[in-house]
Amino acid sequence: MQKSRRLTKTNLNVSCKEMALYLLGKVLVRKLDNGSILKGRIVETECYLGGEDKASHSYNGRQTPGNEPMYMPAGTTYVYFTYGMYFCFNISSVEPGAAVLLRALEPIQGLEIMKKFRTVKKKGPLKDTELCNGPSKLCIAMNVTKDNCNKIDLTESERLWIEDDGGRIEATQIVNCRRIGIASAGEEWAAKPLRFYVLSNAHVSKRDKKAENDLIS
DNA sequence: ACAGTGATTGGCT
DNA sequence: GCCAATCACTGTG
Repeated sequence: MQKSRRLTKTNLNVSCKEMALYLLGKVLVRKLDNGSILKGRIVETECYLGGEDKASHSYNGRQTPGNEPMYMPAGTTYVYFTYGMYFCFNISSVEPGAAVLLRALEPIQGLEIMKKFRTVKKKGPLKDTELCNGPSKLCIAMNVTKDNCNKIDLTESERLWIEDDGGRIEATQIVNCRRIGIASAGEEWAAKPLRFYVLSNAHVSKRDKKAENDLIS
């Protein structure tokens, strides 16, 4: 097992699709204020291209105070608030206005702390596969909010970064399919294959069986 | 397994 | 005033 290496500006200075693929298998690391370390392997990503992409917050070149990090240098974090109670975590890519949404992690370290953050009412302790299997769930589990993790340079921050621990995902194990939760953007853009996830990984938010069958056959 | 629904509020038009 | 890159819960099969 090789030593983990923190990703650099050069590693992250790539296009949106390249980044979405490159990030699969890499490890998101969160250092809490009390020094605790949380780690999760990235197993699901989505591209938001800006420009023509109707599902993107930066569609048609739109710029607002809220989506400013989408136009910042590649490797800058973009955390936004949605549905009145949740956050989603993105990383800007090299094209102005484009970013990659992290949709699911496979928890590696700090699982007990994640479980405390992710405590819900009725159910008892959550299974490991339920901790980070969704874009807002992973934010809750890793204590990522707009207040503490937005507009961060992932190559310089002391509280949030990405590591390469040698884990590799074979290209034949990557499912490429439509994105989630963007029906209102219209079928044309909702149907585009801009989501990527690791085949047969139990920590993915939602599987696309048709895309999996196409990949396997 | 999968479909339907209520929760809840900041940000944008 | 509208509505969202979601989640947890409930009901049905």
